[in-house]
Amino acid sequence: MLIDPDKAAGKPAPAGTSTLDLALRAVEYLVQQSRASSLAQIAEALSASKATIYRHLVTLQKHGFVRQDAQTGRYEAGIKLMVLGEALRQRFDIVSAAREELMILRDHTGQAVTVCAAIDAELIVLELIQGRTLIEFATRPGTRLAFHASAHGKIWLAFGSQERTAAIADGPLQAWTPATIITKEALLADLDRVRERGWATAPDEVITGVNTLAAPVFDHRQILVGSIAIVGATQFITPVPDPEQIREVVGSAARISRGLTWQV
Amino acid sequence: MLIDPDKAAGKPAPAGTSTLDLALRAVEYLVQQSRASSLAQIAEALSASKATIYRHLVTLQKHGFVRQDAQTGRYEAGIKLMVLGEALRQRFDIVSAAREELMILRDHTGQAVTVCAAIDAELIVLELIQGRTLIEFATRPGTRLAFHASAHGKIWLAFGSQERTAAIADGPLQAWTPATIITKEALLADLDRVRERGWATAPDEVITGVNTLAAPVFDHRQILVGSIAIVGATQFITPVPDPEQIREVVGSAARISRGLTWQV
DNA sequence: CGTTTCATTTCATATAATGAAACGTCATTT
DNA sequence: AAATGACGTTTCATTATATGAAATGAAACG
Repeated sequence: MLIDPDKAAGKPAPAGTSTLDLALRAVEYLVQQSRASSLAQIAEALSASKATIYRHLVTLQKHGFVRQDAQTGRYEAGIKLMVLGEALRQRFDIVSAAREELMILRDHTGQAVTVCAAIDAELIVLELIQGRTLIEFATRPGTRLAFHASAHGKIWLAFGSQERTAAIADGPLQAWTPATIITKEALLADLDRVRERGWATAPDEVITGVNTLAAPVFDHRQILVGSIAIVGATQFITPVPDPEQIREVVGSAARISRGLTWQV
Repeated sequence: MLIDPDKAAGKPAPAGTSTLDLALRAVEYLVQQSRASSLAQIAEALSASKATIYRHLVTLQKHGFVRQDAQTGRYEAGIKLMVLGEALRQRFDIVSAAREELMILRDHTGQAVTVCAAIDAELIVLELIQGRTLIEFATRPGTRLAFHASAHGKIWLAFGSQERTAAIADGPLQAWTPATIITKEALLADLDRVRERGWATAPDEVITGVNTLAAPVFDHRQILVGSIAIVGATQFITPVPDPEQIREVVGSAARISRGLTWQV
């Protein structure tokens, strides 16, 4: 009997399905492309045969994950992904529970307001209430943020699960700007300050000239379920923010937390 | 030899891959659920064996389309769908080309502004600039609209492909409110008015008390590529809108069209 | 401490995915 | 107008690989 080359090389057995794996890679490939791709192109990129990819695309198209241009016959990502993404976003309790309060926060501060939640190892923007400025600094729903280089992230590291904080602090910390915190010591020291104060900032740490002021939202069990923040030019949200701004953000977060206590 | 029941029934051969089909149905099932589902639940809903679904979930999870709750072991939709949805949205030229102009439109009218595009048989919201009101009527990016019962939709029926218009007009027209247009004759007559005027409204047709005023955006070939609209309470956008509002919306659409002429 | 409930793994079987090559269609070229 | 090339689509024999029943292991429950 021959020795399985995969097992011999120490690789664990696949355990999943390779057919599905290939199809999912096709979807991801199409989303990355900025224009529609030809069948041959996709097949070559994934090193699979045209026939195989073709059949997968037919099924993906049937479900709306992929669409084919009627004119050129080329393939591109389907809008089902957008629809499913929005459906998923709506499932987060905090989104509906917080909207009214966030509108008020936007009106009081004039700045854009964002809501984030961490799922496993990802920190994702769930909601954006646009500010009054013409230029938009804030990140849109569906965007992923870095834990160590965003005010939202620091809230989750300071008040979220310790395992996550330990994992992030130990891992490599990428520098987005010269101001990004990249050493474990500096990060942990900053988190201590965040815990003390109850709010976090990240001046110039993700984009130079932009600052964010974030505060935690807890549920009835005092478990962190979301973070809210105002986002704007450093000119409006200074590195040491106006006490009034801090009062507004922390106050809104506390009121949303209280709102989450009711609906269990 | 037995006769294949599918072929005997006149059904065309599958042509696609049934494995992938099952996996995609699993994703859609999980998105629909409001809570995390157990493996057995999913398997039963899709009438497949637990083992099969399990392997698919493993692969889907590897790609982030699905996530497993560490505590309960149950499965739910993964945030990859949100991330892919946002990536897809950004691909539409009109989104980046129009933002600044839309901000100005919002400031001039005080109402929420939305952008839509039709892809095949679907009309989808691409962008939302929130108005100044606390209560939000406008639809979010990723939402699908009805062609016959929305101002955006009427723009696409009036200025888009004739095939689509014919197909929609012939099909059944669902009534969302008592004011929704549900007869072919009334719809076609309304579209004539839209073509004449260059703008469309849909007072009380999708939600009672809400009105939308939409205008078309064309590219350098005079092909419809998007529609923009202001959305608000009927109190602010009356069934026969203020001439000033019409001027603003139609003017913004024209300027965005001109902007799309440059970048070819 | 037994019982239930669940996710996960095993394994033999045959279903269903696979790739090479042929086909049909359209657009461009000579 | 015929020839070429590019591309999506279909065919078909082969076997890789997805499949389901049942076993396993691990929690949660009473």
